[in-house]
Amino acid sequence: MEGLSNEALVQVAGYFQALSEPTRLQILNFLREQARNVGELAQLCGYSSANISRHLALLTQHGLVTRESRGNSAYYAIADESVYQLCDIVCGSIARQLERTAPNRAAFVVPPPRRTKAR
Amino acid sequence: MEGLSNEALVQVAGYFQALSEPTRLQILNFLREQARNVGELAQLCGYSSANISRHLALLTQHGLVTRESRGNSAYYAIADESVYQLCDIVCGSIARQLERTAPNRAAFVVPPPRRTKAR
DNA sequence: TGCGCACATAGCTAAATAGTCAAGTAGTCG
DNA sequence: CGACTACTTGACTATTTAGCTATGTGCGCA
Repeated sequence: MEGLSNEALVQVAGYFQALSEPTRLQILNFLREQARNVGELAQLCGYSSANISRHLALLTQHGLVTRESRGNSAYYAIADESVYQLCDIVCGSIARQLERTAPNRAAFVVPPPRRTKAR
Repeated sequence: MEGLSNEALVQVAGYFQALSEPTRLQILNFLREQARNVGELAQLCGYSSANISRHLALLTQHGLVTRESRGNSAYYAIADESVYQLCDIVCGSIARQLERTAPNRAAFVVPPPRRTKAR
C-alpha cells in the first residue's frame, strides 16, 4: 500500500470502517458457517431486522458479503474469505500486545482443539 | 476468530476503527519509512499538529504505534508491522472487487518495482 | 385480486468523532 | 529565572452513525 492515492486511501479506510463495528463482526462470524437471511441474523445478534438490514447493506456495499433473493427473503453470504484472515491477524496483534501488559490474553487466542473431555 | 467473546469483538472492532480513517492510514504510511515527530507528520498530512496529535494518541492507545520523547519533541514509530499486511490484504480485496466491476483497479495494485528508466 | 410475510428505507434521537483554535504543560537554551 | 518551541488537551462545531419505530415495497399464496 506504499504509494496509494488519496482516493484509494479513502476506499481502504471505508473497508476498515465496515469492520469497525462489533455487530458487523458478529454478523460476519455467523456467516462463516453458512448463508443466512436477515431475520435469522437479527435473532442471532439480538437486534431489530431493520438494524441488521442496514448493517448488511453496508457490508454489501463494501463487497464483504453478497445478497441473494430466495423466495420471499434475502440470503447473505460471505463474499471474500480473506476477511477472516484480517481478523486473525488483528487478534494476533491484540494478543501480542496484551501479552506485554495484562494477563487477559486468553480471550483472543484461538481456543485449542478441545478434545472432548470423556466422561 | 471463531469463538470470540463479546468483549473481544469490541476490542477487534476498535482496532479496525483505528484503521478506518484516511488521515490515520496516511500517518501509518509515512511512518513506514522512518519514525517521525508530530510536526513533521502534521506538515506531511496537511493538518494541524493538534489534530495529528489526537490521531497519534488513538493509534498509540490501540497499540499501532509507539511514542518516544526525544529532546523537546515526540517521535512516533510503527509498533506492529502486521498493519501493512492488513492493508495489503484489503487492497487485494478491493482490487479483486473492482476487477469485476470497473476498470479502475490500477489505483490499488502495488506498483511494479519500477526499474529506473534510464535516460 | 388481495392478504400476509420479509426485507428495505425514512425519519428520528443520542452518541461518537474529525476538525478547529486556544490554553496548558514540558522540555531547551539564554 | 524567563523566553521559546513542541506537544497535548480543553472546548466547541459540524458531521456521521447505531439504534429505534413506522412506513414502504415486493414476493408468495389463497
